[in-house]
Amino acid sequence: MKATAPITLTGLKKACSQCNLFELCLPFGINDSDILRLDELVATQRRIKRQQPLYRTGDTFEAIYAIRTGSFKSDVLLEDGREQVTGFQMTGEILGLDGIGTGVHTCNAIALEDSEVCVISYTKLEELARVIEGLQHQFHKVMSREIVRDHGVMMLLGSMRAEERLAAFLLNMSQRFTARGFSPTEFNLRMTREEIGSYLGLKLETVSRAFSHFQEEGLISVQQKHICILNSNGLRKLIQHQASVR
Amino acid sequence: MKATAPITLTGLKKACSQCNLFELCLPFGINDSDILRLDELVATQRRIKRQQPLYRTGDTFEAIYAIRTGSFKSDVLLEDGREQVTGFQMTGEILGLDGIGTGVHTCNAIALEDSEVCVISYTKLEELARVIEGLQHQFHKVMSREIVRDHGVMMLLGSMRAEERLAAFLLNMSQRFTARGFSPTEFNLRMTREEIGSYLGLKLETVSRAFSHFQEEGLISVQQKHICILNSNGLRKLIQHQASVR
DNA sequence: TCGCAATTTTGATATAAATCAATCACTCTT
DNA sequence: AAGAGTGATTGATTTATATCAAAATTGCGA
Repeated sequence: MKATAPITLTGLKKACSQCNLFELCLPFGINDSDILRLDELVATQRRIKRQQPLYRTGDTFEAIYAIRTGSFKSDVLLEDGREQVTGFQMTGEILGLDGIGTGVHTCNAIALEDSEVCVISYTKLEELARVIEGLQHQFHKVMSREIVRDHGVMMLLGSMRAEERLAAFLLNMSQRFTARGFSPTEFNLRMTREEIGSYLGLKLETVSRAFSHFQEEGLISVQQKHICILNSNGLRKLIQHQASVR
Repeated sequence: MKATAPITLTGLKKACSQCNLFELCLPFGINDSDILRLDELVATQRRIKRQQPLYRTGDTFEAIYAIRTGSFKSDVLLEDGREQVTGFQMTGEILGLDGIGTGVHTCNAIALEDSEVCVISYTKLEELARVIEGLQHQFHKVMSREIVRDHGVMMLLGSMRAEERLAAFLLNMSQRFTARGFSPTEFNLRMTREEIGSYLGLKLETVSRAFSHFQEEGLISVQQKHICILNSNGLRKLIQHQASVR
């Protein structure tokens, strides 16, 4: 089954100029006159159903994608079947940067729920970036932040223990929900315990136990995917003061 | 002690056009006429003594750096003193990309031996990239490859066991030495067991034991920092077929 | 050239997280 | 509304790696 339905968005030009996500997204920092020119860049959208791939490892790279609605995970698969989730992406975030280096995607991007993305032709993006300074700079920023984010994950995986990792994960989710105008303290996770575990380098049982323990400590309340953060400072302290193990 | 001696390279213009590293570096894929214009971009060099920082977390970002001689580690420090080495960099590789996103460096870059770097003003780079398509594209490739590399490290840290991680590390070092014209099978590591451990999310004792075990198995021979790879396929198999643990 | 400090190796033990296993709670389908 | 299937929780046990400790090796600096 070809998972990708390349639904062209007919009516909607003005992709960026009317998008309320632009301050989280690629157009950020670009002035009003230039932003109109982005609308030509983002001519198409695509809808991806839950569990379906936006792209897969090995797909030729042609475009990057901005998430308009929904969310995704990115993962890398090893030959022997092991999966490493390398990130979770939310609205306004950019997917596909991994493909620029080799011209081929090096990971899978899977929708965690029914989602819509803006398709940004990479060729056109490079052209426009040469003309619109702000776009060039913002694009570089997006890539650089991705690198910095990855370093944070390495820190997590290389130097933190299980509960610290989960605390960091929850605080990060909270912060990103906040940036999107949602509650900092109450949200629904879109991914399974197993996906969280893969991302954090833990088994799903360990993730589950850590959730339960946080609840016992009064730091959060959990009901399946629904999370309430009751004591975010408590979570922060957990990260800072825990004795080094690794 | 201010560790950075900003020695301006007076005589040497022609930084890129005469550099034998260019095929590993930023100028790769740029045609001869354009490459002369890069020489103005790389007007200065800096020498960094062993153990000294090229830049530190919090330093304002102004330039990226291409390693001309020597090697570096990048690391992130947590408040409580924990260190995560996020990468080791060799000649021709680019340092400093982490700073673009925020305008401030988010990690430390420390010389593992006496080294020299080419200083590439970021402002000038952006200007030139708008004019030289090849430079723009190559720069994007460099950033993208850094992201892909980071994903590989996440895979390593999140899904592999100790000996797999070290095997992957050795194969990666071998491959990079080869690309620089050195022996694929015999090389000197520039970093300590502790630094390798930090990078791989392991304690130095575990790294040392894994080295010893590889030697017992006849996969490599080790004398302190000097490594001979005796059976690289053996190392590769170790990564592929080891039972999943995490 | 010597001596000391740093690094590495090796051994014994402790422990965090994995594994194995069973039950429980949802959600989706018919 | 019932049942199946997926996902989550919880418990018992195992295991890989950390920790603690000591000895061996190296190489730097006086």
